[in-house]
Amino acid sequence: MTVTIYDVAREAGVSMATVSRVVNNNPNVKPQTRKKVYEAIERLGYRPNAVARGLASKKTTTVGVVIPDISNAIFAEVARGIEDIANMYHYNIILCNADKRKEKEIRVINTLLEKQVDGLLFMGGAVTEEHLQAFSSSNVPIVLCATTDERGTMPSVDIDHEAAAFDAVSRLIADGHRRIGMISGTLQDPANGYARYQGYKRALEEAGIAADEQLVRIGNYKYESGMEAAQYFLDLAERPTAVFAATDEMAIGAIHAIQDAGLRVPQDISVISVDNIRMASMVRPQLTTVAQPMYDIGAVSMRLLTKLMKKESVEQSKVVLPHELIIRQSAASV
Amino acid sequence: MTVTIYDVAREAGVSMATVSRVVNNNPNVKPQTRKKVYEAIERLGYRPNAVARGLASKKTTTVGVVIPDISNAIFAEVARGIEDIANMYHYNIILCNADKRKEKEIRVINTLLEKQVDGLLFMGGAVTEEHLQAFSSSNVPIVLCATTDERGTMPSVDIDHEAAAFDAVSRLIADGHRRIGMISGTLQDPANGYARYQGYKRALEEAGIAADEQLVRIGNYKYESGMEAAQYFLDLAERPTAVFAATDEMAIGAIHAIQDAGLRVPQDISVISVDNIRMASMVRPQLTTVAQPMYDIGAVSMRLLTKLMKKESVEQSKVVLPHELIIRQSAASV
DNA sequence: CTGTTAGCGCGTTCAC
DNA sequence: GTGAACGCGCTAACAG
Repeated sequence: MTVTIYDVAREAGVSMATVSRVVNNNPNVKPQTRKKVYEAIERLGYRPNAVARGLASKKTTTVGVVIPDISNAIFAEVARGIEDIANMYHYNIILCNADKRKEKEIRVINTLLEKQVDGLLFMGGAVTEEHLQAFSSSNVPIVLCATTDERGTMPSVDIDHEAAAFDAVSRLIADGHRRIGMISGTLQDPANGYARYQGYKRALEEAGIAADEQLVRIGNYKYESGMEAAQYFLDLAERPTAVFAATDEMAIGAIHAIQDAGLRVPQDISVISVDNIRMASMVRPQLTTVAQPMYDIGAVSMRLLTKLMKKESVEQSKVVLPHELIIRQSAASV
Repeated sequence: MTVTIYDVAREAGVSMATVSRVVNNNPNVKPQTRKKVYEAIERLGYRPNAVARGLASKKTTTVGVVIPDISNAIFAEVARGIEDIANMYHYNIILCNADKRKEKEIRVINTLLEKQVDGLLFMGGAVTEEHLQAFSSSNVPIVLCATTDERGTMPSVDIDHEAAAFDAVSRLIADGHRRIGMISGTLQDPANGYARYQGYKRALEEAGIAADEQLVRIGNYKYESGMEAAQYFLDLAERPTAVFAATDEMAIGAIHAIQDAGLRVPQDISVISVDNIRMASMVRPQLTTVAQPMYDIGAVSMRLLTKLMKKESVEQSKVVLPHELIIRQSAASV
């Protein structure tokens, strides 16, 4: 049924080694015989078997990608960056959703390793000892993507979430706000949760504003939780004049809850956040936010991984990409 | 370096065949020796090599997914449905973006086939003869996902785009609108473009409304192109009282262009569309749209593919999932 | 420049 | 219930 390299060899009157050479673009083949082989391949409709090749060469030209949730706009954008660069270097990607759940993450890491991926891109929640153990059970290169490891021992690419949050809140403060609420993610989440919360606190602190635990609400990153948190702020005796949301989606929820309550953004309450998802410029008022370069995070981490896979030297194995405050319409001076 | 099934066999004092049996849950092995093997596996940290297994068994438990663009909210949602079901049946997916470009589609189909995927899910633009030829060059099952093939010869799952568009426009007509503009996708795109345009035309026709070529604009599915089209309608001597956009994203662009021009939606102009992306309920006014079950399209197509891969009989190889008009706030009676 | 020969790690008959 | 042996399709020395 299936035509193998052996069939081609017979058809072309050469050895299978020669066929292998032309298929792999090995220059050591006379143009004439190369032509014969190509013709035989064409005639027989030969298609190389990448699995057999992988077994023999110990390389699969595929990399594993564990991602929290591909239906989330942010990760989808990162994934696109990954795939574009992977494609450029002739790698394919096996994509696994793990929802930031540890057990699922460990499980997919192991099946990816069983599949003999040449490298692994890990996008997840916290990196625990169990993760490290799973990682070290093989010696394929691994890079953390949009994920931070407090130990600082693994290659990674991400933004500085603490600084991004700091910049957002500092902008609010520069605009005269003193009473600033925060809609945070769970503090168990190192990057989008904990780090951004720390940035908020530091900005207040450096401005000499006392922290008020009443002004921070924990959401789940969803639009609805942004609405709920805003509603809570609105019901406060002394409501904040500005709100910093850890993510755009919660910020947009907050804006709509504020508008639905008959108030205006930014005239009555300013809203600012971090992410810059596409939707940020598709709402009214358009969202002022700190942009993180999602596509680039994916692209750069995949590029770094290719270098690691080729055992090229890398100058910098922990890369922190720049973020940038995008001033639009949702925040104004008090 | 790497520990193989052979090492485990030696460690456990059995043959590699026995190890293979326990790893593959073959019942023909004494519980006692099974236990010995498990212990040896644990001690050595053995991890089965899926590539070798794939070569020997001719099954890789991975399926190929060609998708237009994973960073597009609609396809990302479909992809999540695919991956969830794949995961449930212990398949992994290799994800390839092809941007609905024929050459790229053909190319990734071939590399996926080289990788010996057990099945293929194709999400693309038009299915041409070349696609069919690439498909038939192997005998792995293939199902079209969110993609229609006019020939009706391949398994597929999708909604009825023509009917979805018809329903949306009919709603506008029932509300008393007679002058209805359409923001269409390119007519080269069979599903989101051509079929939805046909639905629009049929709805007008059945209502006895004469078609007016001035009222249809071709966009590129992006927010900005929705804005541009709406701007064009606004500048018309006799502007439409309602606009049907082929996709939500263009509809949202249209709404904002209308609002930016100082008009109100739906009081001055109604807007309706097809898709129901998450953003549809995150804009003000919330978008009235015909929902297509994106997650389910992915899930059902993957489920169908698993049946095909297991050579189970399928009652229905062309499935058309239901769509549903979601009435929110962007359309009202004239 | 080309052919021969070993494996790559595992599933799978067959015997026993 | 278990083992021996072959082969999956290809790459990679090593000769020549």
